[in-house]
Amino acid sequence: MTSEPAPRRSRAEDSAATVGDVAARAGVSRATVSYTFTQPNRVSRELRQRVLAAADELGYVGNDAARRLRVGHSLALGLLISSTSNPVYAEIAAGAEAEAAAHGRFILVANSDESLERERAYISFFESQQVSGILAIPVGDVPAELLELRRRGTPFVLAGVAAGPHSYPAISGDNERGGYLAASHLLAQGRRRLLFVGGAHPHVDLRLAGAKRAVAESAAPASLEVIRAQVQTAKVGEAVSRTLLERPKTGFPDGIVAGNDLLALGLLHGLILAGVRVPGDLSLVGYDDIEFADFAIVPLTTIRHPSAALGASAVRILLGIEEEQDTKGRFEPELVVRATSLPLAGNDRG
Amino acid sequence: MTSEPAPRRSRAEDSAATVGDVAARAGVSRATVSYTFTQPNRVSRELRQRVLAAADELGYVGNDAARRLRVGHSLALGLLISSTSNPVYAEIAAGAEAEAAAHGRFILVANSDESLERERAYISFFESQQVSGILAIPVGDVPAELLELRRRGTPFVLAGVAAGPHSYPAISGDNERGGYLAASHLLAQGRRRLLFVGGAHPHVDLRLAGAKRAVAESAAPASLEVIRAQVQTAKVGEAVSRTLLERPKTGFPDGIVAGNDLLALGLLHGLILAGVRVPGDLSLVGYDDIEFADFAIVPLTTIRHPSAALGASAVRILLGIEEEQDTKGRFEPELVVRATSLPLAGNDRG
DNA sequence: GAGTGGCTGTGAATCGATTCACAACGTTTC
DNA sequence: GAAACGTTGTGAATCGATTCACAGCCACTC
Repeated sequence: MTSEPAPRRSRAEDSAATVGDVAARAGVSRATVSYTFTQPNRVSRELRQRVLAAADELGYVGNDAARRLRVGHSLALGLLISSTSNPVYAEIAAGAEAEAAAHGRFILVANSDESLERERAYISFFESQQVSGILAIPVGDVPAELLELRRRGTPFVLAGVAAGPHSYPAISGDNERGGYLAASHLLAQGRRRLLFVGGAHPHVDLRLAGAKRAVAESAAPASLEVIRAQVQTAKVGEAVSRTLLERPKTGFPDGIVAGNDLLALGLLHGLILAGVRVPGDLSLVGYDDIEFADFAIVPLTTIRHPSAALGASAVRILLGIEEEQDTKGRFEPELVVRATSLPLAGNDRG
Repeated sequence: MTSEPAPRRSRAEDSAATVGDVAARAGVSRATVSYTFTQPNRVSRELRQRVLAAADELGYVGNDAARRLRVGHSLALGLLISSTSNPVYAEIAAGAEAEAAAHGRFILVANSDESLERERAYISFFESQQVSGILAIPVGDVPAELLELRRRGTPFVLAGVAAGPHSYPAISGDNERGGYLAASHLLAQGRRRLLFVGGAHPHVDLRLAGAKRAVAESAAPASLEVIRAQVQTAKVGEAVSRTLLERPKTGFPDGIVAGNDLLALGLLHGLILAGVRVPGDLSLVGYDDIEFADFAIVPLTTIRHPSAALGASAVRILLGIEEEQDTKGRFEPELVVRATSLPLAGNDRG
């Protein structure tokens, strides 16, 4: 592919119409066409209508590259996700996308698939695209590139909780409270030997902190063990269940709080297959209330939080329509009781 | 005052570096910098290294708007999805994204959420972004805007099957064969009163056609009823199960093929809750093998097809690396037998 | 030593939309 | 009726990367 002769570009019908084409058709200058779209009041009603009609006839779309080159930033927002296998992220993305669409904006989704290298590449990509803001769902630390970008004028908002002592613009539900709700629920059922299984993510740490508080405040004596999972997938959940099953009966927990529903589903599957009765022998609470929680082998008790609303809110903050502090107190977590935590029911579930 | 000496734009640290900055630092012309990135062989080794070093030091990223304005198209590919709630789409998207990333390309994801209006807006957006190609997962008909775009030089590929008599570049698994596998499996188990539940999507029609063929070829007499669902979600599946339950025993099917796993999961849930034994009273086969099929209230028998590979292949076709006909015969569907179709097992499953 | 051709570097034109600065015109006010 | 002001339209400069066309250089040939 060294030399393309390229004698095309007759501009007539084949390539997209430009301001010049519209201007010619409407019998005005290119400046007028531009003002018609960017500052309609700057143009008299008559010309405005002529321009709009001409644009419509030509199917004028406008070249965002040219626009961006001039004004310095795009209409798009970037969304940085670490994985698409977790439905929660899809839900946040859907919420963000709908909100963006309502404001004539668009979302560029980048899925880094847990790879730091790809994450960096995508931030670079967002910069080259001059997105007007970035919505990031952090895996852990906020990447340095994101801070650098912000220094250059591109803001970001985290959907979730950032690691470390710094405080970045972020919105999320109250994870500590969610963890507290989950553990309290188990304690109220009479469970005493609790286990928390979760990854090393900052928001999961908060859930753990909430669970710890519930145990500490408990009137009855209760214990809380912690098992760390590298990533919070169903596969890992099954693996954890296998290590649990190797234990003697005495060391077995009677209540589990999982860092998210995927993990919970994996745990549940592994335990049930091995003959553990849930909730007979053991109660289980997940986190997120993904759609499939209700369809699980035993429908999963979990903590619900409004992911889509959260994504929408993050977009509004990026667009400057909403202030971060206004979101405080919204997005309250809520306990959804299903079958994995019913206090001792017979085997005839179903 | 027409001439401003232009003391602005100190360019020092605050805004992104441009070719000009890199050129100045490396002591070469802007053209040389550009050639270094676009046609490395055009530049001598020494200068190339100086340029790369300078670019690195300045954190040069390149302004894709300027690039696009000149060359006429972007490095990005557009992906048009109708819904994110189905994990299959997420999987196709992930496969496409990984493949794109491997070629230094990026994917712009647009989720139309089943809205034709948003779908049109997004196609317009893709045009304004000058994507170099579009990967669409059709809801039904191929939108006219997509054809118009192709006429102007932006190709598209469908991941799935297009409606209507036209033949568009498309790649998909063999849906007819998948449907055949599903129905044959039920027939082989001795099921005779089959029911197909599915939406009015062209790929689902093929699955239905396969199921019909299996019934027609069956040695034993068997019937196949069809229930149409508007959309194939779990919620709709539950609704369908409710209408089924109103029937007298005699009209009840003993085997169901669902148009996809979401629908199957909803059906399963509704039936089980009402006391129908699966697979005791009725066998059920889904389609897609989403991750949650294995975690269902009764693990779901289903048809697996390689969604991620399909997405990747679509990207390769868009990039001109692969030919459409080369994909024929790959992506073969495969029956995955789980618990919803085991021939009469006791209730002690698990 | 003039001619040929390959390699490497550069100046300048270019892509399309935006916006500054100014002109042209109409209206208001004293 | 002149000055002052507001409104509306336009020419031209601008954003940053790419690429055409050409210049300079070197090696090689006859």
